[in-house]
Amino acid sequence: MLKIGELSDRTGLSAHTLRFYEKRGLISASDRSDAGYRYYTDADVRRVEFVKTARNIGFSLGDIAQLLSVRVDRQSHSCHDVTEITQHKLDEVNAKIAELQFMQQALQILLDSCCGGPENASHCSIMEALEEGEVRQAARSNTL
Amino acid sequence: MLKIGELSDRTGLSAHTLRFYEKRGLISASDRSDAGYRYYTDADVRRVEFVKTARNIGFSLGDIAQLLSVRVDRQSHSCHDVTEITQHKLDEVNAKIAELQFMQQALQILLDSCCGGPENASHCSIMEALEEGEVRQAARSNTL
DNA sequence: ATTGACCTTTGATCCAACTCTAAGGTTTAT
DNA sequence: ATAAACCTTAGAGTTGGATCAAAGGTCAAT
Repeated sequence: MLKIGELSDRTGLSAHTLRFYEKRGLISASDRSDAGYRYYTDADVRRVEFVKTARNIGFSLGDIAQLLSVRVDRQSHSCHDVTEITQHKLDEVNAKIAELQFMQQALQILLDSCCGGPENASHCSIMEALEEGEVRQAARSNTL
Repeated sequence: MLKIGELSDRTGLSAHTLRFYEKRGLISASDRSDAGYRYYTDADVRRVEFVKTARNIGFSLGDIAQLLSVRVDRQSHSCHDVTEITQHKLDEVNAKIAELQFMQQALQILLDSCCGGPENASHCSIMEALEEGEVRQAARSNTL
């Protein structure tokens, strides 16, 4: 049985973060000492690693909660359930990429248009473009 | 002279947002009535439009504050100053895109590996991949 | 028995960019 | 003169994912 600091060492997540994940319902300690110390089993370690892997891929903690509910009872869930979560995340990611690519293009156009030199900005084409509002519609929400 | 609601109508930014931008030092009213009502000129409208354009491109409010300080005295700033701000933003955007593309790849690989059908998830390859931690390192910080 | 490292909790803080609330004052048209 | 529509302020709340602080309890080794 591991204490939270040991679990932290083993997983690379801080004890703070582990407690935070517990509050969010993602993980929990299999046992507690009389004094309230959390004690974790190997199964808990695997669960934390699962969370880490999912998080690294970009799943939100909410998504991960869903994936974990599949994980604890795979029989009751279908592959379709799992692909749905995954597809939804992919859609989000694709939307965000598209937004950023618009921004990228707009910024690149601005940069290409300007000399970037030490001369004063009285006739800077970037400033002029911003002034004219002539910059291609780039991003919409900027929040994923 | 426009009141804040009229400026809001004209620019599409809410009165809340306009006041918020004022607090952030981005804009201000040219005049105030005795009762404290903000009154805006055409120059103010142009300034707000400048902010909107820059924001649409993806500049942060902090970036925009810098761009505005160039705007009010172009003589004292160089094209280099402006490209530096722009390049920095582009670097950020590119980094974020790279991160998201890793996520995109990982998610696509997961999706490709799974049937997505109505069968139960006992042998779901997405779940197995998450379990094994075998998913390609995808994203790092996830915060731009 | 005491030090030092560990653990507990609740609740605050951070980031960005809003968004809204409460409680009240002003303007304008009828 | 009164109602509707507008305006003011300070300050709180939102989202996501942590991260930290305060104040204290516990445990292992010396």
